[in-house]
Amino acid sequence: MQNYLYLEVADKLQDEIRRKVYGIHQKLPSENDLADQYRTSRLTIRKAIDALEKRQVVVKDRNRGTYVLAANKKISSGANGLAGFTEVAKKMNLNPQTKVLSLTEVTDYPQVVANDLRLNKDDEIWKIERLRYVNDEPMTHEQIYLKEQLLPMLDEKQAEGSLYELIEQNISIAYASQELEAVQLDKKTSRLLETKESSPAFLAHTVAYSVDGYPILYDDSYYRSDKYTFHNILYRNH
Amino acid sequence: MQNYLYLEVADKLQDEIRRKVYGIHQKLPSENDLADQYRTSRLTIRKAIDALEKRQVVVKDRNRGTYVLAANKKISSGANGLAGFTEVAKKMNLNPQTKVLSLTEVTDYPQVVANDLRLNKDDEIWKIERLRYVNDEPMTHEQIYLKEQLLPMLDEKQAEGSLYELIEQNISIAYASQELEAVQLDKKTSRLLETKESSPAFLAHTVAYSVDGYPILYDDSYYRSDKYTFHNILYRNH
DNA sequence: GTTTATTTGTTCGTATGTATT
DNA sequence: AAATACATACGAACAAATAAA
Repeated sequence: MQNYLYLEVADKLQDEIRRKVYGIHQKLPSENDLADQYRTSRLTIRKAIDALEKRQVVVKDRNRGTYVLAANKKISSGANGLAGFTEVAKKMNLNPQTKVLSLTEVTDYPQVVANDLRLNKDDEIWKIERLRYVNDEPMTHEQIYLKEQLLPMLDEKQAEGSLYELIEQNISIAYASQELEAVQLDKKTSRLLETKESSPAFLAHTVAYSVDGYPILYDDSYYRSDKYTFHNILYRNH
Repeated sequence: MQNYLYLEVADKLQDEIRRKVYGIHQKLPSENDLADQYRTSRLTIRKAIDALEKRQVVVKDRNRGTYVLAANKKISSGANGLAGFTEVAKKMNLNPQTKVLSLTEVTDYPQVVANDLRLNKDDEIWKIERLRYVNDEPMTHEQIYLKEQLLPMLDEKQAEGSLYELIEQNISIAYASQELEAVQLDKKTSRLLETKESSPAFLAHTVAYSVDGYPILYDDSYYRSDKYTFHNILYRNH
């Protein structure tokens, strides 16, 4: 990560947007004007604006101009991409904590897990059960499955921290595929999350992959619906 | 929409990926090699690969190469972006239907709606209540609020079709901000969706905007959780 | 362990295309 | 009809990081 010109320009533009130099209902200056202003090439301006588009700060309207996004920017999941629970919580200025409920080595696991992690018979895997707290309130219950060979020495102390960071000392995680369900909490989980029985929750099935397509981690997480929402920006066409 | 070179290359590459010419665990040819193969410039190849990245077909690994995405590509919401219910259903080869439960002109509406649509006192707006069916099963209950001036002549017949298409005859929709909750269905809604009372569901709050940031439409939709899931691909860093 | 080659990333310049106002 | 503004496309060069010799 460095001092690339287009990122510098993108950051400056984003700051000007934050400071309301450019408002919502009015166009940004044209690419040529911005190129003159910042004394750089038009291509660099385009790359900067592309970056802001990815960050969901602006939208482009072909042949017309670039506008600031109107949507209210709450910090919640989705927009943050594949970020650990800890990272998201810190961005929100909250105090995240983790309790490891169990850490066991198993050979019996649900068929879905075997499929998604492409396990062979008798593959030994870690099964990790954790509770995640924010400001001392339980927020998420995680059930994680992980090939043992990826973290042979895992202990409970380590399992309290960021598993992603631990794993990435050996192999880097490129992306994850996530499927979201709405469910009612069962007796056990609602007790753990300190909610009424059968209160509504999200169930997120997540499988994380390395860049060359090998599955690394399987995660079933329950999120308390009263504490957590998923936010998304959807685009028309293009 | 035309015959742009980079899109042509992107389509060809995507087809080769579909035909397993390039597998998951192996890199695509380098940008220079592809430029030679397709007799074009390297920048055009880069634009093509960028397009495939947006379509969530490949991932890039800096200074190493480009890989095919491993995640199982189900057709469900999220990846499809801001597409109407009808469009998504058709992609899945399903038979979508719509029943308009009510279409009324109101001046009393929830405060959230007034806020999000930036309504002035006494603004008249349409309140539209619809049920969406797939293969004769109820799937979604929609509660839509819409400034009357945007569609002064709206009648029940029209309200059965795609509201987005209707609206876009006057003003084009650029994006929408969506917030997802997990809830239990109340008595009335569960009866309409033909589920047991208090069964789990998604509640999606959506506000659609024009490019220049004017709110156009407010939508509260309930999705049966047993018929619908949300799918997403999350990326690490960058 | 060091050097070299490979591969993606950035940045300039320039020209033309296309849709809108 | 002309000016504006975003989009495509080529060429060229260097930077940065990784992988291979």
